[in-house]
Amino acid sequence: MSELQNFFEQFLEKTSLFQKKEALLSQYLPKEIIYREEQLKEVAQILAPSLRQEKPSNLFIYGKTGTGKTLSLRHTLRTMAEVAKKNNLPFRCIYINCKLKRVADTEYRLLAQLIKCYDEEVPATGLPTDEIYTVFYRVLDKEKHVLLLVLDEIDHLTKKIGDEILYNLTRINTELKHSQISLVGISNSLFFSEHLDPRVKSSLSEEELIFPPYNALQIQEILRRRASEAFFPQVVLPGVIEKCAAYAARDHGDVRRAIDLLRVSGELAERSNSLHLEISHLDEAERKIETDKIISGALHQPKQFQLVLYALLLFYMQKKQLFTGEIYEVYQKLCRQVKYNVLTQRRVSDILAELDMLGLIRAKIISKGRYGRTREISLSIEEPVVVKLKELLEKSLQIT
DNA sequence: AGTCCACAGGAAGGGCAGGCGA
DNA sequence: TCGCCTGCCCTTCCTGTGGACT
Repeated sequence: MSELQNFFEQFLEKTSLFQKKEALLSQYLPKEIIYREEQLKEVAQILAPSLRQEKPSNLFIYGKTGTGKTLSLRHTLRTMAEVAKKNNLPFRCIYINCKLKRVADTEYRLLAQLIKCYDEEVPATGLPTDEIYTVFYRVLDKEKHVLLLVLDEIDHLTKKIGDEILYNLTRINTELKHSQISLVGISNSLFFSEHLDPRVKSSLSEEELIFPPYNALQIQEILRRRASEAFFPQVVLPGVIEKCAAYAARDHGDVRRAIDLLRVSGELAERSNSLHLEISHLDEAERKIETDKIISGALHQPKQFQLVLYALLLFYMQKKQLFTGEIYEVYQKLCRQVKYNVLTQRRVSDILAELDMLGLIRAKIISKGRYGRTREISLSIEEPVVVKLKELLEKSLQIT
């Protein structure tokens, strides 16, 4: 038997710690949603008219990541769809996550995606935008109904392409003869609507709802329920749930992360042939998640981003606080050395801003008085990860 | 009080790839 | 095939600016 065969045979013989791993995946929709009763009720009240073919108010939902916004909304929509089906009512809702790259991150793509939900094909690129709108109107108006359009992570959308699309979408009802459309925006940022065009702001936030973070006890209970679904009984040792909740509470009550953490811990425990999920697995998972996030985040960037980041890492070995100009110089040398195009400082400045957004670096705009205004940049990566990342970037950029 | 640095970041537009209909 | 449209990446040109220095 080959070594690999052996491995798989052994793998099959091992007992799994998980009885239902899906319960720890982010797209899992539990039967019951706890600690959000009030919000669920409000959402239901606001959206209910759509079942009677009346247009509900546009709704805006705020709340930090992992506070149950998406879950609550998906739960509500699912229930509404069930009721609609039972009573044979025309009910449409489209859920779009604006953060998904190459799906809904431009005006064109978003509309194309919407049209696709109505089973019509539209080229991925090539048509003028106003034509896309015309197609969208036509498709919407084909049969009388109310569309609930949920735009999750809407702040990403407007950050990237501005609020014109939202303006158009809120005004769309005057263009339609039969159908109507209601928007539900979900944002992680509480200050999102402040940057919006006032007209958009007022029509989008006809109703507003805030999802507060869960507290540590609530997180514990949520985790306990998920864990009892996901793992076999007695697998999770006492103290693990509590510590996991504590990690999450420290990160502003983000339950999604806590659930991820639990899943990764379980995987690590299983891999190390342990019969239980111990606190040590949790700590290991915490480190692993952080490292993986940073490294895959960096390696999925275009080469030029990697070059800038690598230049930063090089410099960082000697100095902890860097300025744009300094990094640009190192970057130029690096480009010439490995024979890449040298981008302008203007572009590199944008790249640095984007790396900041990705959380790989921290950039603060400061003034050095006589010596100008610049970004003060530091890495937000831990030392051991820096070394690993540097190696991987060298491989990716073929730096010797 | 005024100057002036070293950038930030807005605006416009070029060039490219992917895709359309004619 | 061509002309035209899009998004994307990038350049060029530009205006704006906080605060140390004079």
